Amino acid sequence: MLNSSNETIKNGILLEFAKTIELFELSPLEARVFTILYMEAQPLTLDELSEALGKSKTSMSNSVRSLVDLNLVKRVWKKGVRKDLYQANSQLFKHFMNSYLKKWLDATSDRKDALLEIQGQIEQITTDERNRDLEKRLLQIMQFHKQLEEFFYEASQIKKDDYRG
Amino acid sequence: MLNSSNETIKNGILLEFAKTIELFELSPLEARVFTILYMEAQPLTLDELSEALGKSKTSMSNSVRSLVDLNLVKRVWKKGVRKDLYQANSQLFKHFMNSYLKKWLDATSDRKDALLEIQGQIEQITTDERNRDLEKRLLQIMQFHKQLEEFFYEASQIKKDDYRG
DNA sequence: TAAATTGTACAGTTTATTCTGTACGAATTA
DNA sequence: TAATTCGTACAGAATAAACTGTACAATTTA
Repeated sequence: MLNSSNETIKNGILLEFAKTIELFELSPLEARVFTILYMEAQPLTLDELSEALGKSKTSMSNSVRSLVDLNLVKRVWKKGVRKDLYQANSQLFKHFMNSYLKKWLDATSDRKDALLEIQGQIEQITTDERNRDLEKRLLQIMQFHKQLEEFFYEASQIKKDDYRG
Repeated sequence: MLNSSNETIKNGILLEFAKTIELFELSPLEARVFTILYMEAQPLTLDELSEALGKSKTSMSNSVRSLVDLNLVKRVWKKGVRKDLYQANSQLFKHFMNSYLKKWLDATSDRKDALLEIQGQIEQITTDERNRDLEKRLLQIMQFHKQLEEFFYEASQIKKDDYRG
């Protein structure tokens, strides 16, 4: 049974690979859409994705849009084809890591700003009314954020080495 | 207004810090429980947490258990106190990073094993029946997993440097 | 031993998320 | 211009997750 073996294997790969994709905080459906797009050599239309996954076209439209926003999938044109075609970006590690590290760096940066703002508020309280324990905790939390930011910055250096090598 | 300023500030810190904690794939409630435990100098009981967050004791029991499993919170004993007391681990960066990196390394390792298993199945198909494109894709996916594993392994080396320094 | 208190399992409810079908503006074709 | 066909906004249905109250085994107190 030539086809059935290959189909079973293909499904197995799809299943396992999608689990990894989900780790990047994609929904199960987004993960499956990406996986299908990656496994198929050809770019696919929304209708083909809908058919392949047995989900509505609306769902496909939403999932694909998310993936495009994350720069994991791109829209491609093919002359003579009216429908939009979508294709997975082929450099997996590069694109997933970019998306992942950006999310962390943005988030930690936002938090740091918010905490700095709060620190400013504390400084406007007269000295004798301040809660020293609270200030101490705040400093520790800010230190944590600094470590996080440094960590992900250094991690982004690793990433560059990895996919250039 | 001494207390109101300090309370406002405390709530602000709680709110912002909890957002960071959520990035480590903790639920909003787990994040708030951890944040409360970290901000309070004293270890707290389930009832005190329940009171502080306005949630049921069952919720607290579940959240705290998750946090203990992740090694982010520990149970402490205090003589004369019958109830269980919980305390946040104080080395934020160390414990969150350990927990987080372990999750990634475990997950990628599991996926790698599963893909190796599939690769074995492919090799049992007679040569002329094999789907070459599929095999190629599988190799690329396995390469991706290898890169992920290396990335998080190297990241765990960064982490050690960071919190030792 | 009896009474009280603790933490949690469980089932049911509430809340949030995911998903679908219809409808419609924009673009293409006839 | 009229008729199709495309992608998506929107509202409601289906599904999943979070949360609660009751009940109970285990432990402590009296």
